[in-house]
Order: sequence, then C-alpha cells, then structure tokens
Amino acid sequence: MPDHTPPRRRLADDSAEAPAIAASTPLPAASSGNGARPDPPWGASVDHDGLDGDTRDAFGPLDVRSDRRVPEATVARLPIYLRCLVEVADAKVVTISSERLAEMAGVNAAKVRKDLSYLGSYGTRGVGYDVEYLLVQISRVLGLTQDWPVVIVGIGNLGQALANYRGFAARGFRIAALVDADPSKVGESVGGLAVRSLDDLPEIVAGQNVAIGIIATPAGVAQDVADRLVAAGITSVLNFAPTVISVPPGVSIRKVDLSIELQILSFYQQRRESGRPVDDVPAGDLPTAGAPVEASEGLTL
Amino acid sequence: MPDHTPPRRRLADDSAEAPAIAASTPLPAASSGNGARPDPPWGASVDHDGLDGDTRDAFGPLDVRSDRRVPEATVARLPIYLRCLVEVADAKVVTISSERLAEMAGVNAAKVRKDLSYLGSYGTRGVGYDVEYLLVQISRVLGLTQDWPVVIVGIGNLGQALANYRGFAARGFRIAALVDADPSKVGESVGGLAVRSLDDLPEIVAGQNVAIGIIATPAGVAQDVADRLVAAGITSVLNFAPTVISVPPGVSIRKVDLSIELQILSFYQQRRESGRPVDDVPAGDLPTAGAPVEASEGLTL
DNA sequence: TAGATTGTTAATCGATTAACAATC
DNA sequence: TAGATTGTTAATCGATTAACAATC
Repeated sequence: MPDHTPPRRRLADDSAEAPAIAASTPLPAASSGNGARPDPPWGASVDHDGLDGDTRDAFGPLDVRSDRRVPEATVARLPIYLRCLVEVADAKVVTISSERLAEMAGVNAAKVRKDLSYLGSYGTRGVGYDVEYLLVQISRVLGLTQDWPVVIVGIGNLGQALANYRGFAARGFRIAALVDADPSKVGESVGGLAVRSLDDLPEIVAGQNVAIGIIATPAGVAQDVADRLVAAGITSVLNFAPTVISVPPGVSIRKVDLSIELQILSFYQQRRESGRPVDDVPAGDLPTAGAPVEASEGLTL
Repeated sequence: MPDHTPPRRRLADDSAEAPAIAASTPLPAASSGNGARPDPPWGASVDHDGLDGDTRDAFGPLDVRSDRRVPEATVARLPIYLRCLVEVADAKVVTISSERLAEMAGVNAAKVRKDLSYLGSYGTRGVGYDVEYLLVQISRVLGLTQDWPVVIVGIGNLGQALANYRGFAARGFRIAALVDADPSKVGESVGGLAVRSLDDLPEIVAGQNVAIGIIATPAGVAQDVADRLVAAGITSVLNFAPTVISVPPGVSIRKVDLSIELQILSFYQQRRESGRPVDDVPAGDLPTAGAPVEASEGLTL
C-alpha cells in the first residue's frame, strides 16, 4: 500500500509574500495537529508555471507568476474541500485520493484534480494527497492562515443569529463589532459584544483593521450601509439584505439571499409537480453530492 | 414616447398545465395591483418553438414543447428581475427597458433580454416590457402564483431567525411548521408557531402538503435530517448546515453556507492586500451590480 | 514489475455578450 | 419617417469532464 513520502512541490512558491502561518487558531484544523505537516523538499525542481502548450491563456511559458490565476468556480469549491479535509484529518487519515475527496465533496474526481492543480502539484501519483499538507495549502491560498476581523451591521433577527454563530470564529472570522442604527439597540449586549452606533463605523474599521463587513439590515437601508462601510475602509462585503447593492471597483461583494433560494427551488418543484421532463435535477451552489458524509464539527448554528 | 399597446405573445403557451394565478397574495406585487395586467391577444401568431437553425439542442424544430428549457443561470436571475419589477411597479412605472432593468439588477442588458426570451416574447420593440405583465409572467414561471408551505428543521439561532423572517411569507413561502429534535424545545413558541417534534415530520408533510424543507441544524445531524425529510415526502431542500448532504435523484437541493461565503471573500481580500493584480473583482452569486437601487419593501430581516 | 492515481490535455458544454436585423 | 428597443445570432469565454500518459 502507499509507501507515503512527502509530496514534491513543483510550482513556483509564493509563500514569500503570503502571510506566515499564524500561531493562532484560524482553522478547526489547528486543533487536529496541523503543526505536524510534512516538510516537502522546497525548490527540489525549480520549474516554471507548467503551462506549456497551446492553452489559451495570457501567461507566456516563461512567466513565473506567483499569483496563478485561480478560476472563480474553483475558489468557490476550495472551502468545501477544506471542510472535507478537516473531517478526514480528525479521523487520522493520512492520505486521500481525488476520488474519495470528490465523493465527500459531492463533485467529479476530475474536477477535484483540476481544481487542486491550480494551486500546484500537491499530490503524489499512485498515492494521493497528503491530508494535512493539502489542508494547509488550501488554507494558505484562501487566506485563512490569518485572522479576519469582521463587522456586522444590522442587529435584528438575522444579525443576532450571525453574531452567535460559532462557525465564524471556528474558521478565523472574528466578530470585531456589532453595529446598528437604532439608538435603542446601541449598548445592548449580543453574543457577548456591546452593540455600537453606526456612526462609530470609521473608528471601528480603522482601529481594528476590519476588512470585511456583513450587511444584515432591511433592504431599504442596505445601499446606504454599504456606502458607509466602503467609506470607512471596508473592501469586502457580504450582503444578506434582499436587494442589489453596488460597490466601487476594488471592493468585493457577495450576497446571500434567502428568498431567492426558495424561489429557485420553487421553479424546479413546480416543474416536477406539473409532470414536466425535469431534465436535470436543479442547481445547488454545488451539485447534489453523492456522499454519505457523517459530519463532525460540533457547530451550534 | 411609448405608445403602449399590450405585448404580443409568440411562444406556445403552457398555462394550460400551469397552476392558475392564485387569488391569494403570493407576491408583494399583489398589493400593487397586478389584477390589472394587460390582456394580450392570445394565439395571435401560432408558431413553434422559435429554435430554427443550427443551435445545438435536443428540440426538433417541430417539437412544440410547452416546457421550454430555461438555463440554470437564468432561473437564478429571475427572482432578481422579479424583485426589481415589484419595485418599479410600486413606483407606478408602466414599462421598463432591458437597459433599465439590467441596471437595477446589476447585469448586462443583453443578458436580461436573453433571459427573458427563454420565457417567451414578452416585450415590445421600441417600447420595452410592460412591468405588470412581465411581473406576472416571471411569477408564473417561478411557480410563485401558488403558496408553498415550508417546514424548518432545527430551531436554534438561525432557525429562529428564519422563522421570524418576514421575507418568506411576503413571497408566498408560508411556514407550515417548526421542528426540532430537542424535547426541551418542543412546545415552545417561536414566531407564533409551536415547535414540534422531529417525529411528527411525516404527519406534518403529508397533512399540510409540504414540499420544501429547510435544514438549520448543526452539521452533524444534517444528513440524517435530510433523509427523514425525504422519507416524509419532501422533494426540495434548502440546507443551511455547513456540510455536504446528499439526496436521491428527483429531490432538489440548494445550500447556503455562511462560512464559505466569508472564505471566498477572504481569498480575494488576501490577493488585494498582497498587491496581486486582482484581475477581476470577485464573484457574487450575481455580479457586482451597477445601480444605485433605493430599495423599498419594508422587510425586517 | 503491476497497480494505483495524479496532472494535463482536449473535447464538449453552457453562459456571456456585442452586434444587428426586425419592428414598434 | 426617425428613434427606440427588442429578440436572436454568432463569437467568445469559462467550466466541466473523460481519457490517458506520466509516474509513484
């Protein structure tokens, strides 16, 4: 069986610029022993970007760019792989094949290999991927080796639920502050934090170096809140308000829209009920999965 | 200016099989007068599916299938368009151009036209789309002309927030029941509903004809809950638990994963901070939008 | 060596978008 | 008629996936 040797690394390394792996506990993985990651022979083979051939791509074959472009769809799947890896690491599994990882993540094995290949050559042919090592690499690529303070704006039902959500802290997203426009809410304690005024935003963002803002307000004020967040220096926004908001270039935005998800389900449900062909099962953010995952992580959502 | 006449309809109509437009109030739009929709001349031009040519598609040109295939990406955008239309309808605007709708939805105008063309020819050249009419058509396609009872499983922080979320009912998703496995929670009242036992699931689903289930439990029990939902007869699942769950074919599943969204933001944030080229701004479910939407709908999320 | 499994290629598919004829 | 705007085409782009040579 697999005579496991630490995987070689082929791509140019960008860890020089990347933040050092923090001693804090950014990942659940930290508790499952990621200090013991294999120590691969750095620079064993100093070759270029691996793109040799007719691939339609802007990189010339000599362009050793540390910032390999990672497709958007791949970025969105990396957190899933990470979660699966944490799970198998907790079970003390040392190596994992793309096949098994794919099964757990609910995707195609070829997709897993392709996705991971954007990060570098972290597998070993005939063996698989070293779980701990891959886990650390994905964490690094995702920027999870550092702590990200976040601010939540809008402390209604959802804001409070988010403030109490343990899964954020468990993944290195520390809630730095809760903010609300309603004076009657300011000062109230939620999840161990005192709610602060919307006017304190600039001070909070600057003082605690907050880069990520979460909008959990009613739709009507979401754009205004977004503007204030951006003005205060926030450059990543997660929007839960059921409205489209716009941000200037250079600011990232993602949205989570509860009603929209239900409406999408409604579409496919209706098709089924009216006896239509229902070509494909619908459309998760990720496909329907195929694995009997027996999840661990004691999250009390 | 636009001499507005009711838009013609070109595609084969499938309203024969589709549920009748309910008299209930499935949409906020109901309150803005959608009873007054224009009455287009049905069957004016009886033509086929419009797919004539070399498009790689399974439909033969003579195959008048009522169930036009709507691309997944389009389905995911229809709820956004709908929301924008409700907003302009409330402002008593009668027609809207693809350009304006695109601006509001934060997408490309060509995309709006292409998306809407999958539903039929509901616009009028030189004029635009009749707001109320388009609104009704999108609602119908999405299955929002009927009421969808939903059951929420897991009444923790998030489950309670969801139970109190007014946006669901406002869009025709009636919360039929709240369910939890914890006996100490059963009987408790949340958002005006008594929490029921997980064991009551079959009875609830059958008795109230529930098709959609929402999982808001910890990851560890999510798969088991999904299995029970499916066994009880649920065929659409919205999963908030941070784990991949699998369901049999014929059951739809979508997921909302809070931590994953933050991790994706972290990726792009890190790229920016480390002075990388940051080719593209990241990756919302929908793009970054471009419109100063001043939202209405008084949702108290 | 034989078996296993990666990393990459290339085919294919689906989604996006500019452009423009159709037509109000 | 002139201006506006749709609906559709076709080019392009990005994502998926089977297949297989490389190699452990």
